Amino acid sequence: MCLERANSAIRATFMAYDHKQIEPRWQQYWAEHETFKAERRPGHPKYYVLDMFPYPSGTGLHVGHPEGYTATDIVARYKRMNGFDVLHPMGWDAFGLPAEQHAIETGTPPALTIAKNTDTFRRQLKSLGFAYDWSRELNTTDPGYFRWTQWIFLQLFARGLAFQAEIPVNWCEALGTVLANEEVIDGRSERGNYPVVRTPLRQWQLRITAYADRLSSDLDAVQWPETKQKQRDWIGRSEGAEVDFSIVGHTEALTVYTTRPDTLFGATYLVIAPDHPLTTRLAGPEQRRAVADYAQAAARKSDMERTALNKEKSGIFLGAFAKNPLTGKAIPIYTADYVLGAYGTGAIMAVPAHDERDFEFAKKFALPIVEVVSKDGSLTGEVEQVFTDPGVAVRSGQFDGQATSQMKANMIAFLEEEHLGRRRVNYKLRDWVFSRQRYWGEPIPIYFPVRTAGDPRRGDPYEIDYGSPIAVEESELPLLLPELEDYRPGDPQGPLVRAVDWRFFLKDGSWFARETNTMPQWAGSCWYYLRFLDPHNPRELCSKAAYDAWMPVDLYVGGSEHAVLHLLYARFWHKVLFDVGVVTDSEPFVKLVHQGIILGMAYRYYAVLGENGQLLRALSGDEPGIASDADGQLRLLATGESVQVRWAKESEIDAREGRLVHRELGVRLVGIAEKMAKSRGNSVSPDVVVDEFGADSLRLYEMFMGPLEQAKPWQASGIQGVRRFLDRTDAIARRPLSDAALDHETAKLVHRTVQKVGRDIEALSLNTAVSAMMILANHLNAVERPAREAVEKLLLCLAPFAPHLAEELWAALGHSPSIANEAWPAFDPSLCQDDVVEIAVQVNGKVRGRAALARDAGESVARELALTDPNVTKFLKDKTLKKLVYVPGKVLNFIVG
RNA sequence: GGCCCCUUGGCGGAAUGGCAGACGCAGGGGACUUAAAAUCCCUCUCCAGAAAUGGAAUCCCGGUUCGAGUCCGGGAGGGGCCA
Repeated sequence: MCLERANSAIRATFMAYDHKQIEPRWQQYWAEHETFKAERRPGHPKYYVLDMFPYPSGTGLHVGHPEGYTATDIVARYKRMNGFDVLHPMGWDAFGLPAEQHAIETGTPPALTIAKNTDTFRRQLKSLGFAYDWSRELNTTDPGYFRWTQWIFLQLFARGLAFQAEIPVNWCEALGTVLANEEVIDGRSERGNYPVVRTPLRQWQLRITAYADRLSSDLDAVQWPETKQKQRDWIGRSEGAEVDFSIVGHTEALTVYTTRPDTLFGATYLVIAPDHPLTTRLAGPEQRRAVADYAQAAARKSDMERTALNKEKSGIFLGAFAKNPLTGKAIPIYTADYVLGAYGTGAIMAVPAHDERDFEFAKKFALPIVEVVSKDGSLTGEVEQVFTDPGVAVRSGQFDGQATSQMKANMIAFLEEEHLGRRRVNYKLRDWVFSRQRYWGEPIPIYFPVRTAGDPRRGDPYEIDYGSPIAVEESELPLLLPELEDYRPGDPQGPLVRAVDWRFFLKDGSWFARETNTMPQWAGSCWYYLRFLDPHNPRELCSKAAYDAWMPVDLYVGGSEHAVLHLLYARFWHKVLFDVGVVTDSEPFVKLVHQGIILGMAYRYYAVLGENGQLLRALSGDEPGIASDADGQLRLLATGESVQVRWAKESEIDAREGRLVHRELGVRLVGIAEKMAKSRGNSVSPDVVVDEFGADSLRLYEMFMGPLEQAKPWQASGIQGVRRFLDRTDAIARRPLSDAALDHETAKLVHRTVQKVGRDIEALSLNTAVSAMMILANHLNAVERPAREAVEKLLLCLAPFAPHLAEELWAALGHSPSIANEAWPAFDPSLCQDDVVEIAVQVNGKVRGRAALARDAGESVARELALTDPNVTKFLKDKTLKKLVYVPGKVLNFIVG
């Protein structure tokens, strides 16, 4: 094990208990006794608490992983103690690019890389003492698992929800591979900086749009944070109308989609997408050439480049005209790339007075701008500004004077009556491009007829009929990946084309070719929560009994980077499986929480560099007058010297008089929280923390740092504090204890702590739960012989947070293990409320004194007591009482004038 | 550009519309110790004051309210998602 101590500002300190001895011992105990095996017992409620399973990367766990995992672990252990049967599983999302990239570079088969990485991840997770049922561990790359991923694909295919289409992709000739959008920067590959072209390629797509409505409306039923809104925005449901425009000199009509049918009177031109099937046909003879060129250029751009609002609008007049069905006027038809072929009908009516993009376009091409909606019904002559808000219809014939929302409905009714258009709901959501031209993914269980005179495996000529896809028989699943000698890309159909013996096969005397595209990484994670229910079932993806026993997922915790795609795809598959009859809930995840990312602290100062780059002197991290010049070089403005940003290691930091100072250079440091990165020297490995402070300390610190959902900076010094708390708890439990009844003060504190910790766990306010336990420990520590009952209740509260130490001390107090099986302690609500409370006495809203009185004391009692306080009467002197506000148990406020 | 979120001591953070700063870190002082570590005690928003106490203070401006960190409106800065 490599135990770097780069971050050891953490000075080796005395610790009361030996975590290296007790933690592995209890982990072994739990494993041997199958303490956390998930089993359903009749008459017990169930709780399914799920973590987003990780991709087992080569770099191992970072401190961000255990944050969410610890939170769910605490909930799992707490629910168990409250009598729930808990399902808390873990597995590996192990298909994906990094292992394939590693294979390309080194020739190591991805399966070997993944096996090694999962061993590391498993060891690390076990070292943190998580209460997973390891017997349910799964791996998306196991044939026993992806067999069912493929089975689900066949269900999609059978229902017409999986289909092929030619879609433009980012093809990089030099790399010989298709790239994802984020791998392309300004038309060149991120890796290597090679040119990338958009080229159409046969792809599998999943018809997620068929579920758009349900995906949108079923969000009402789930307890999710803002993620709900993000998904709604992504689905982008809009209500509007299709309007048919007749084209001058053509028999066919051009149908546009608009969300503002009320502005139809103001439509002064049409815009059709360059990739619309009618575009080239409508183009006049003189324009045809330019239009074709324009369409080709547009095809090379991504949707984002095309529609970005701040870019200069481009477009070409087709030489054709349509008729505005209301005004009867001939209006020009343009093609422009800001209209997308895939959205709506691929054509829009442009209303420049009331749409920003149309406005910009109209200005550029000097097209008429006609105001048809105004704020108050008054007319504006020259339209100088777009008006996109709802208003009142003007210049709209019989509709004049109608409010926008009313007019929309009336206009749609009118269009339908006159057969000029119809009501239409539209979605931004696109169908899901589901194939990848990669090796390390689930093979798509489809094959195609091959026409050949010889044997395509020997290189004889052949032709594949991609138009006739055939599903692999269920009985032939799983369809395994072949082993390759060379994982390098090169063919647009993916590296699997090289596995000719795998790809081509004879059946009933005819040749067939397997699909060489594979599934994207999302596939395996779309349904893993179902396989956890019944991970070893060879006959079904999960049994009905297992489903009914555990589903739905009660709590799902993971990063917000998956707020849209993973969660939307998983919900889509779940709904398909609902229709297939495999699942019986419309939504899989009842409650969702995103943990915030953990930031690394970096401490900035500046270095003034000499000509040869040597350090002349250091400046403090908040030095004024530093700015970057035209070349991006930082300079000290006063002298013009070049300056470099430097980051201090934690070991170089000294705190003097509350200021952070560089130990050797003496300059002030400015702490900045940023995403962890090697170059900043601010990343932290959990292994180092576990080694030095123990898993319990790491778990506790991650929870204590702050609210679960918030981004938080990692500060190594903070671990010291939680470790001290654990040491103190250890010391208390090992002192001679008293068996006497609790004194009143201690009883109150114990019961309140139990109440608060339980409540806080339910609300996932784990930081305040830890502080409540600290308060109790501090109280017990101040007593010479703490009461056994109090100490035991503290340990029971602590058990979900710091399970190893809690087990150890529970055993030391003479109990038999495991504390994980003990019941959560009860509390007496009457002890959780004070009979006598101290309220604030205010004069005109300012606190001038305090008064101790019964919680339910009447106003007159409170008033009388308050008036015995000289500091209160001082402020009442010579004033007349105008009003008295009394909130029992809280405040008494004299309003005087 | 749109939508959403955030902004509280030197730092992480706490506060059902009711005594702002719980708990912890760091700092300062002390006890113990030959010394140090560890531990324990005290202190710790700013200003005035010996103290009692007073004044100011939860990014800024305004509003609602007896009372606003909390609710509403506007603005600034930071972050996320989408374009």
